[in-house]
Amino acid sequence: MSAGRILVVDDDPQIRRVMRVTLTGHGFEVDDATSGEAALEKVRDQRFDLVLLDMNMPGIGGLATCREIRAQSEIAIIMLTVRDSEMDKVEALDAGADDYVTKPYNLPELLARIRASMRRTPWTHGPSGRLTLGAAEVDFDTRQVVARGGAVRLTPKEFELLRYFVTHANRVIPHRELLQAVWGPDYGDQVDYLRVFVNQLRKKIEAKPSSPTCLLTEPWVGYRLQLASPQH
Amino acid sequence: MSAGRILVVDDDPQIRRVMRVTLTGHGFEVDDATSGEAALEKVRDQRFDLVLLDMNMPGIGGLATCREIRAQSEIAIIMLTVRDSEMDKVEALDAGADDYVTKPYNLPELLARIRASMRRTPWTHGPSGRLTLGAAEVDFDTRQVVARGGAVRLTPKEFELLRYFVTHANRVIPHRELLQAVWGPDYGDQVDYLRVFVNQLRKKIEAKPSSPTCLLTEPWVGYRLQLASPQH
DNA sequence: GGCGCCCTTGATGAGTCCTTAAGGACTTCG
DNA sequence: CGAAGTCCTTAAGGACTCATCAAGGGCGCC
Repeated sequence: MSAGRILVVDDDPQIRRVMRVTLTGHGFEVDDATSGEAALEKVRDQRFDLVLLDMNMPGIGGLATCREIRAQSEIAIIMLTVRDSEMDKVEALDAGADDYVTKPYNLPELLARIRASMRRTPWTHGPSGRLTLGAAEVDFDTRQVVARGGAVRLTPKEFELLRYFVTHANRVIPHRELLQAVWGPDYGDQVDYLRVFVNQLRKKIEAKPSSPTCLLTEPWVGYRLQLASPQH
Repeated sequence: MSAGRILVVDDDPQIRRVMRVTLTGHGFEVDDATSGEAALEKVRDQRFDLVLLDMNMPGIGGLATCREIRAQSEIAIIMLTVRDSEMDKVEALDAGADDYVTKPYNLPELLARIRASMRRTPWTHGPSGRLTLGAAEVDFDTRQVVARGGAVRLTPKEFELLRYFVTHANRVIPHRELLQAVWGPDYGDQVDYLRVFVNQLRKKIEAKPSSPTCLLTEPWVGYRLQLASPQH
């Protein structure tokens, strides 16, 4: 049980190495990427709790990477930079970053900011990639689901739908947004698809599918994934 | 429609005044408190999107106030301080603060950090679109309403009617105008529709639907939405 | 080709919302 | 005082949405 999965994005191998050693030493699982493009791919394929993103990189820069990640996911993002310009900070924060730390960073402060940012992304607490929702235990790394004692299989569409719910947890997601995210931009009006698949998901992850406590209907608007927030 | 409600907590009246003017000028609704105790009470009684909390205050200090607020609520908290000690930062963040800004602060950066923190508040997504009216809290993005402790659902027509009221607040809106705006140009004479729906809206958002304080009747003319303009 | 799995589509019933109507309280005016 | 109009409230029927089931159709695999 790690303190969380962190993706370190920096083109400097020295920094990647130091970060990996330091963060691993404090209980985090660490993966890294050497460019914005590689980071986008990793964020899309795997599950992380937080991204440490260098601002100044060749190729697609830190800012553009930040915007692109934020367009796909609500994961926590902390930007790192050598520069201490006010303009940079504002741009980074408005690009979707949750926090901004200037190098050379003070380690206790960086760790505290990592903890603070991870508090705000409740769906990723706990062991890596795993998440309990409803009566089910979902592993987003291996795509396996365990519920009611047995293993349950999710079809590709069911899994993509559930992934979108999880990455936008606790928020009302309109029908159209769900359809376009999972089926494609041309499927915005096929509300029937949603009904069928939400129904099947409920049968697989809810304790009582007929009175769901996790995958909730928001009448006339869409659906919402209710996550039991840890602590509090 | 404001960019969000902010509570400024500082014992220095000069700072409170500057903050109020500055933040109000950037579209926020601002209330203030002169001590940690007063802040706790306001947070308990009212609803805010964010707390700007001074670290160094007489009585119950900023840190303890932060912990206490966090124990009760998931509201965004940004701590302000004159000191730039690393220990302070770590303590503040671990006490539940979402961010930490040292005075003298840079205004664009502070505003950017406020925006970033507000993005993470659990109830809504983004600072726009929320509004308190009467006994209710309306979110025009997710179409959700919270009133009298519980979530209330608005039907499509109820929601469109309320939206028109809000976008033309504090003005007497004639029956005909409301009908044509919500139902269409052919419905200018169906005053009965209005009566039924205004009645239902009152039952959902007014503290005492039988003696409305927010959605007011203007006899012989139409209706008017009274917006509680905060202090002045 | 045959088989299995998954996606799409249609049908049905339950539940919710819009429209309409009607009764009662209140105000205005003859 | 009585009549007429406005306003509030409640209730009932038709229209729409949602949940559920089940039957084709597409696709890959043996």
